[in-house]
Amino acid sequence: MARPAKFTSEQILDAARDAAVEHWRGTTITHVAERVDAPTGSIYHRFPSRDALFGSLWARSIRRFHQGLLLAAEIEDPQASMAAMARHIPRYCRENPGDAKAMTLYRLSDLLPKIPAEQRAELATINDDVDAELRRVTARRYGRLTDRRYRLALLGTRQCPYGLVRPLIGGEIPRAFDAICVAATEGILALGD
Amino acid sequence: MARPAKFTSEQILDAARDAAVEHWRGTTITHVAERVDAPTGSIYHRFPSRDALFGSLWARSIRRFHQGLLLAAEIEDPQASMAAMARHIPRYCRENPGDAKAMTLYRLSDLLPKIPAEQRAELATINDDVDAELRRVTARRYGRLTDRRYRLALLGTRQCPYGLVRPLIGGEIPRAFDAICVAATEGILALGD
DNA sequence: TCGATTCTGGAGAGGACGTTCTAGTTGTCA
DNA sequence: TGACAACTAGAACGTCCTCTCCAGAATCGA
Repeated sequence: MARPAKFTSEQILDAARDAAVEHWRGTTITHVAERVDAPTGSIYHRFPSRDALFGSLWARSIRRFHQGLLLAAEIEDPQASMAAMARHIPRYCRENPGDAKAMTLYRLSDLLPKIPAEQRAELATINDDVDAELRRVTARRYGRLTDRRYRLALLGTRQCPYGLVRPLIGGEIPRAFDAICVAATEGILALGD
Repeated sequence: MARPAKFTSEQILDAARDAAVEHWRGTTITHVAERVDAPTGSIYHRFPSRDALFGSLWARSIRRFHQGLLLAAEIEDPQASMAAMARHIPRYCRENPGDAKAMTLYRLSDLLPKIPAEQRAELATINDDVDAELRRVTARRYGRLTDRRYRLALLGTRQCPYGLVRPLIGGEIPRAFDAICVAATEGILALGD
């Protein structure tokens, strides 16, 4: 075709992630451009807008995060499966501080209206697979799936561990958090019995 | 002395709080000024900078929030006292959505370097009273106070319920969250036995 | 009533940031 | 080798926001 890219999308996303660790929501296109040693125009050659760039970064981080959740969902015993989901959250944030920080940049509902339509279609369903798996595991754990039980499972296995870990994201997350997350999760899940 | 104030500090803080519900961290001085129907210059007459204004708002919200925690700390039975602390969090956020939203504007560590020195001295000790009370209740609950137990108590009675409620702040918080917070808290606190 | 003092009102300087535009560069294919 | 496509480079534009400045208005004590 033509001239090969000097800056790939992945490189730019990596730079955006690293810049976000430092500047978080205050990260500018200039910050990102400096990290890849490019002018801002080159960033705009690949991403139509700032929101599209950071939206892509957010989506990539969420997808990477979901991988561990899907693995945990494969565990036979539903109780152990849910504990593994809870534990995955502090672990992922400990091992991938940059991606974890990127997850905190947006909430899905705030992001959707800001991004181009094509990206929106992709992001609107980003939680579907993990949600379906969680429903399946929840049904197995309680015998019968109800809406209340599903909401408890969602709060217990995701919201609660995430809320515990969130203020530490980007920095060090003590090992003790793994057990603490599981304990909180099980306290919540017991309400569904 | 002289001409009385048309816009009091409290009025301006209320306006800032209401504007923050709508615009959150994107709230500008203009947003605040529009709500009190004043020019931006009048805001700067009372607050030396944007950070000083929102820092004051944040501190006011935190202090209001702490009142309920201090009340809960007065309960005799330490187990019941800690459950009351946990429950206070969804309740406060439900009954004071604006102040709760204002609490999410900063983290103390991010705010301190931004504000004028006088304000900094005041804010640096803002958690001291609730921390002391929590230490006291923790000692009673476990018989002996250790650092690990205090950290568990902090996570259980504050961080965890706050993390659960946080994404809902500003909107409606279902009553069910009160019991869910308590269940998660007790799961965490049991680790210290 | 007169000054002193405290505040309001509003315009605008100064700066940062997202985005655009165009010229130039580098590689590919015929 | 020449035309074309994809990409880089970076200056520049428009917008928005914080903060400043100063003229004028309102109140109080003497």
